[in-house]
Amino acid sequence: MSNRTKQSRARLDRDRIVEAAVALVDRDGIEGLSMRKLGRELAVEAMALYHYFPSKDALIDAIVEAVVGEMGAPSEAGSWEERLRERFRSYRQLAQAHPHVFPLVGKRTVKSPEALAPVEQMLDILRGAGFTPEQALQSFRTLSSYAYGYALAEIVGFALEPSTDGTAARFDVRTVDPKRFPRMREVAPHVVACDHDTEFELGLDLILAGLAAASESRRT
Amino acid sequence: MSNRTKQSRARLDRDRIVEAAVALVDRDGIEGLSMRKLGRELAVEAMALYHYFPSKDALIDAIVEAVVGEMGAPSEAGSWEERLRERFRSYRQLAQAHPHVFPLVGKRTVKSPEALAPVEQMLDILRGAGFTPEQALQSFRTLSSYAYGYALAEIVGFALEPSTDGTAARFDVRTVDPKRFPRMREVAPHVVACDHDTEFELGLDLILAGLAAASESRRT
DNA sequence: ACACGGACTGTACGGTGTAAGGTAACGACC
DNA sequence: GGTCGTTACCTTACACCGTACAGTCCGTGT
Repeated sequence: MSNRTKQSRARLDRDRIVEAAVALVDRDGIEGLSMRKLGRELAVEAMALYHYFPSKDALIDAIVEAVVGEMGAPSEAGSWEERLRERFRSYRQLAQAHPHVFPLVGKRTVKSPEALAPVEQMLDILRGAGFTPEQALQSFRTLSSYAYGYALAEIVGFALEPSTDGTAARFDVRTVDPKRFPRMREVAPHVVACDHDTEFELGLDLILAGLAAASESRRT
Repeated sequence: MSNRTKQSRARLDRDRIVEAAVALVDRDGIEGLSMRKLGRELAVEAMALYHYFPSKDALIDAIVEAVVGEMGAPSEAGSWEERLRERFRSYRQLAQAHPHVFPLVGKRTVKSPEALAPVEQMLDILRGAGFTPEQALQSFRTLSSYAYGYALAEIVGFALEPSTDGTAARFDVRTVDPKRFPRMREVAPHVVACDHDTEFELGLDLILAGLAAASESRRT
């Protein structure tokens, strides 16, 4: 017994693989994920993984679903605006918790119903607020377009933002030619001094207010 | 003379490479772009390309910049709202013209000032509308988050949307369990019947109106 | 005790990006 | 016109990739 070689020799299973894969991607980025490397991490040959996933793509789908699954259950309290804000805050937190995974959330159309729970929740909140099904769907798409775009931009850096990684050779607004790009120069100080948390929330409120107004006027 | 081997033996140059690369990506997707394949397309060995680009990544940056460059000059006529709408319409058209390149537009922080011309233009329009530099920057980020998110979602398919590619095994709202996902079922008919052109514009107007109102109230 | 079946390994193939060095054609100069 | 240096391109090679296919080992049921 216990030739378990340390203990990393525990039997493989889907969840263990996905967990290790998420950790690996969080550390090395998606480019850094390879079947052999992941196998090494689990003390297993690369091909062993193919007993649990038909392809690397399927593994990546599972990674995305696992991360989306980290959005907890919605709170039932508060106005519909507050409840929606909470959902989208939670959504954006995924981006901060897993910046290398999050871009894939939008890129892979999720297929398992489980991962679509947040969609159902948001639609439900909107319907409860009095939106028609069509309005609810449209509002959902508007809100999530904004939220996804914002969260993604935050990850890779907004336009004009100095690159966060060490690579210096990047572009810097503060050194750009003021003759050719006066507006960019003008806003340069505000580029660095920016609280994305409150800015995100402001945009969300703006859209929510607009949607509420549109829904009101329609109902008259 | 004219052992030009058909004529494809014309001298290489950066623009010719980028043009071929964009065509290749448009056809085969980003995954389908490899140095060898691109070389074949240009009747040249893969390594020849490295005389014009230090790496494949640099090539991809050039691809993105070329595509962004397809946004024409802004029209000078109309209200600031109309002019902004025109800019973002043009932005979204990039996604439709180059669906496989567009996702990279947000993923690579563009470094060449040339590719940032649209940013300068949008900031200028906002400043001309009376926004402070800070408001202009914030409005720009809100608008472009939405526009990027929407255009991207359109490319990969919005949540719930039936997959456009032939692969049938995907998810379909219309067959989902109505007990577990009543809201999704409810909106299913509206998912397929959706004019993204007008929906995009509606969202844009909503945000523009909100920004204008916020700017007004601030100025009081 | 033995056979079976599932979990895992070994090997191999065709592809990838790109480092290093070779080669051939061209323009400039004496 | 001959020489030379530079540029443009090719050849080879390496390490790595996803994964098809076949083999091996081990726990379990009988």
